[in-house]
Amino acid sequence: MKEGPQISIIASLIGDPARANMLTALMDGRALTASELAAVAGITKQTASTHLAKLSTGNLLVREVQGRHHYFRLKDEKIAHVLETLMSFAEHNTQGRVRVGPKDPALRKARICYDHLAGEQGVFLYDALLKNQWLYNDKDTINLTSKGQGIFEIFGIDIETLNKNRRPICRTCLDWSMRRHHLAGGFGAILSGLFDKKWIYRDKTTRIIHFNPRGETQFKKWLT
Amino acid sequence: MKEGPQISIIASLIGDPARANMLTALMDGRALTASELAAVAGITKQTASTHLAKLSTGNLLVREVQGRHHYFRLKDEKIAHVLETLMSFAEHNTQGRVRVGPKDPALRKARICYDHLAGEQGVFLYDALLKNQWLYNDKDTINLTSKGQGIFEIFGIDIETLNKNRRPICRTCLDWSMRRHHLAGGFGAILSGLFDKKWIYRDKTTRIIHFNPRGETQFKKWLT
DNA sequence: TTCATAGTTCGAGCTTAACCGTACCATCGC
DNA sequence: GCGATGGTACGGTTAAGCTCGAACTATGAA
Repeated sequence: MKEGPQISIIASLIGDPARANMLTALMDGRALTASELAAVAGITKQTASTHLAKLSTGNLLVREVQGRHHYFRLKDEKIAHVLETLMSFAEHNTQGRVRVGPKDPALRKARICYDHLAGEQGVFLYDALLKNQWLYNDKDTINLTSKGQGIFEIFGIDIETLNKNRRPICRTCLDWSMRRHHLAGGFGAILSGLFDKKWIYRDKTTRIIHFNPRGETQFKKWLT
Repeated sequence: MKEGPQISIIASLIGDPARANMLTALMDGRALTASELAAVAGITKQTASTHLAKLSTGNLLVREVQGRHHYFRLKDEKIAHVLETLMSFAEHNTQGRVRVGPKDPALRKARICYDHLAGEQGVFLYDALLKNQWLYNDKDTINLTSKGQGIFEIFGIDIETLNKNRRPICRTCLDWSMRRHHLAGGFGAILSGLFDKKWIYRDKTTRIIHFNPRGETQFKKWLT
């Protein structure tokens, strides 16, 4: 009776097509300017401005002002998780044939999800890290092993960032396309490492992550 | 660009306060009549009827006609999962003080979530079943051990129902209040067993599950 | 200073949809 | 058969909110 309206406020914020387009565009964790968001939503800047104000006061987005540019970003990974859940549901709920995942095979293979790797490769990464006992799964939080600590250091990933705020951050979330867990939270730092090593690169317009041929073999090699 | 509207359709269905109240009222997995749902939403039957039609065509609800009564139920546990995710987010997202779970301590202790036990007791159940090796966690699906099979039979739970459609059903979902996994899917049959044994009973108006004093001790005893 | 760009605010138009009153249909009990 | 109850269909009203044009502010460049 009282939590109904609670969720309806959030849902109605996502329920507008223009706002939904903006939010999905921000799903990759990047910050976009108001004009860019207006473009992806197909509306004028004035309209976009009011939408962005609503999303900000609704605590779905945060605004960061740099000079005359206003950058907007998803507030945290919690809202990203909500959006992924909705996407997953919408995907399976479409009338007609049922699909088990995103249409685009590339999206299913590897994509960015807020700040971490998702898709088949994300699940592979998660499994491999556990298998090699670099991480261990205590109940439902994930922690570094001493063995893993050494490996990550060699790999050039800052252990500090992994450990910094590892409390709410060592969370696993269900993968959209594979219905399996992949690595979320602070361990997204691994993603930066992959970029730095140029094993992967981002698609400019979508959430797809491409592996360089050499990068992929080295990625597999690293994890076996 | 194209999945934005996809999720906005779902979200706008949940985004109406009256509909959100209906959906949360159905979160316990029971089927309610149109009149009952009109009452919980605080609207007339006519208005409720149009809402329910929209929710049904949107594949969020299923309608079951029995005589002159129309019963409505959540379509599947996927939509229940979406609603739980939204509730969790709304709870943590409220302005002012942050709360880690439902306001009501009873709700946090034990509540019904679609067709299974959630809350502290749900997490306890999940942990205990794994610890006793009645279930085992293979990757992210949960299966019965031979040991567990015997125990459940003694306990009077139909193994068939547990096994029937165990594919998409052995799913774990994040608990709303505890941020831990509890048992979902087909193993909700365990819940029926608890009811049959009269260890637990339901609150009439809320999702709260109460333990009978004797039931609680026997529950603990069973799981140790 | 002057101009251009990025963004917000205000006001007005317009569409959508939630809501209820009335009327209508189906089922159950008598 | 009849009345009572549960539910839907339709029409009109009202309110909300999405949208954009125009005006205004702030930053940056010439």
